Amino acid sequence: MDTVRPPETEKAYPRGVTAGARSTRARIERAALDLFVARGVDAATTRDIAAAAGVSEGAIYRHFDGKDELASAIFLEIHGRLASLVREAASRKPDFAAQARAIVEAYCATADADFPLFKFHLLYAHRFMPTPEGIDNPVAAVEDIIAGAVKRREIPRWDPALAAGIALGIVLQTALQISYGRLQGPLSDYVDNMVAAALAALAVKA
Amino acid sequence: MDTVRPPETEKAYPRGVTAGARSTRARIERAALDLFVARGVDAATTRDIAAAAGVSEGAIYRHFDGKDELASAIFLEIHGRLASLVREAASRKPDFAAQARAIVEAYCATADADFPLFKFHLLYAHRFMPTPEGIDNPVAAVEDIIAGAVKRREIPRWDPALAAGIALGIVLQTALQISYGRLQGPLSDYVDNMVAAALAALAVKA
DNA sequence: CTCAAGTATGTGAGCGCTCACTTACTATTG
DNA sequence: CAATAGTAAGTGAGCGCTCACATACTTGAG
Repeated sequence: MDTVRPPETEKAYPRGVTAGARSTRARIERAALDLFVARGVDAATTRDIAAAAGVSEGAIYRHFDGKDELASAIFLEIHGRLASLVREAASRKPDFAAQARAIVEAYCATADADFPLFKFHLLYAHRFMPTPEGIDNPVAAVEDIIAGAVKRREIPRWDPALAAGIALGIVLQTALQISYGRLQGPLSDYVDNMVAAALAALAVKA
Repeated sequence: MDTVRPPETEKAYPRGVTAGARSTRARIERAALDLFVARGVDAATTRDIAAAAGVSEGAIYRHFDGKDELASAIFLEIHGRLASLVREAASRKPDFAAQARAIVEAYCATADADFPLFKFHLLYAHRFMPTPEGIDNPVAAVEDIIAGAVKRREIPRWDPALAAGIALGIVLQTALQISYGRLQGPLSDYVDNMVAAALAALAVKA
């Protein structure tokens, strides 16, 4: 299980006409994700996950090498997806301001489309660091976009790692505020404010 | 064990002139903290913690109700300390710009003075949310400072929860960049840039 | 002072239990 | 038939935590 599988939200029609329609693997992933977010990765037991997915415990091991690999598979899928989303959004825009907006919009749309998944990525990222080689990284992607903008003289001479921290921090901490219930969702409601804040923050350099 | 104890870095001179000098409780807290950060809270066993602290496992239970309460005690101490640090730094300055600088400086100094402790707070905060009533909260403190600045018309009409997310995000994600090794520490090196970024970000509102 | 009683602190073998994971088996599909 | 997917019933390693006991320090009566 080395490759990162596609999301598998609704595999064509592999199951019989019967029942739940989503593949067992997808149901296990979803049940695990929900429990990981609700109780924490370690507190969510394989028994709980199997029960929530409506399968036996052994079925988990048909599809994943173990609980760690299950958690890792969920994490790496969204991790890689966010990274390519950043690069693709940026590649379609001519200047940094437009890139920033496109990236934030895409990020927020992804977060809102599956907030538990995004929250899992947000809260447990450190558990899966460093990520295996060959898996792209959203932070590295943002650093690359910023390095490009610096090179084109669109923004001052930031250290890309510092500027990426500032820009990402604006979006991610806002997402955290939502997940803690201090701010009302969806995250997309704050796109304009976050983009303006990030552009203003990166326009000046001490 | 309901009250939050002071840091107890170096209790007067309660132990004999001999040996380690720091109290057993402090040694347990430090060993636990280091293991929590290195391996994760759940992966750090009480046996490991006792061994690292140079005491028996039973000693942990003389000082804490259990592993959860030990982790919680460590978290709540730094959590409350950061909150009062924010309020105190702000209370000594006349305007928002000066408050922002004082807060960021104090936050960074605290982080650099004990980075493992700060990292623990950063990475595991969600595990201890919501915090018990009566414990102050650094996010709430920042929200209060921002609400004051809005009221005094020093910055535009931000939602304090949104503005606090943006301002804190700038600092905390930079700290994360350091803890992931993408940026070199100490955090205090970036005070000027972070303050400038935060002030610029909050000066405009979409 | 001495010494017994009391208290606070530390020890470590081991207990009960939960957990991730395994195994032996069955059902379904092409 | 073989291959795949799923089930039910384990299994043993290791976990947090306890408890009978040891030790060090404090107190205060004689």
